Amino acid sequence: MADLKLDLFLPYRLSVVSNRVSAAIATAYDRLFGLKIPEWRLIAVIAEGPGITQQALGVATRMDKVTVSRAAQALVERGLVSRAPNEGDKRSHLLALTATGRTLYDQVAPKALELEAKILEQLDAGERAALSAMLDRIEAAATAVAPEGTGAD
Amino acid sequence: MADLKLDLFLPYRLSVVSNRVSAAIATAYDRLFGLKIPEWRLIAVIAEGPGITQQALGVATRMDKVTVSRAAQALVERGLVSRAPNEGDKRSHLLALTATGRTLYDQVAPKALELEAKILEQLDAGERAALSAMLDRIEAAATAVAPEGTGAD
DNA sequence: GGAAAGTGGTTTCAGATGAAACTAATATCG
DNA sequence: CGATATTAGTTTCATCTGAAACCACTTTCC
Repeated sequence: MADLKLDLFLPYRLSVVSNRVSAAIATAYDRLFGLKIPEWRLIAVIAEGPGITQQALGVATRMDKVTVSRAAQALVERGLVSRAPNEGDKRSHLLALTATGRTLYDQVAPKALELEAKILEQLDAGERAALSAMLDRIEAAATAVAPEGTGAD
Repeated sequence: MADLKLDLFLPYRLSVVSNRVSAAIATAYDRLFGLKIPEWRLIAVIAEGPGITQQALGVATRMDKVTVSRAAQALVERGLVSRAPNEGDKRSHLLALTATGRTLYDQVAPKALELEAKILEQLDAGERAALSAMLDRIEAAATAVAPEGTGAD
């Protein structure tokens, strides 16, 4: 009989920790701004470079196109994001933050960084760099082992 | 306007990586053994200490009691787990692996460790220890920031 | 040109998840 | 004892996700 303590099993630990972090953040965003994680992710990317298509947003956020579609609709309905016709390819639109959206972003971003800081303050600079590098390698290994798997939060 | 690159945002990175790993493992278990993650987690814990209640399983796996209930039912129906009456508290039962369940576990566990190894081989011993310690601290910080948040995979 | 294949997005459908309501059995306390 | 509060598990319901089907526009290639 093989030996396997769940508590020591990396994939399990990773999942538990990630879910805890996501839950904490999701709760905060929803309560403070009425935003779900996919929505807030779109806002973050659109803020960086306005005039972006949903397909590009999907790549940037690693979210499914269905998720992107729904989040984009919600943001447009709320008046946070606008869709401009994309001359040159009429299948898609170019998304950008409205003035309202920009205002919201200017509130959300600091809050996001603040939450992240509360977590990162547990680690010193060297650890942060090491963690980041390890996550990259782990992701690569996981992607190699099996196919895709976008994700929730 | 605040500065926030999604790619550098730790909660995002963590979520993406965790989801990739979970997806890889979930696919493998399902394909090889017809097990879902919650089911396999229960098996792993029951194998360690037979005669355990669902409530204890929930604590050990950090899964919701609903998730535990459904996974347990599936395992019992498949004949991998048995429920013995719990004298002393008739609300619960004591779960244990059946012979079939034990046999399956003896196949699954090595496979699980093998998958984990493929990921961990990216890291040396020191890094593994550091990662584990960091995950503990991150989890604690996240739990402190906000309430709960069990999780998927 | 125009048929066939491909791509951006939306809708539909099925599975997973957890909060809340509910049932059965215990524990607590007057 | 007997009423009340708790706890183990199950069921219900509302939500989230993504695979697959579908629509509209583009690109390819004859």
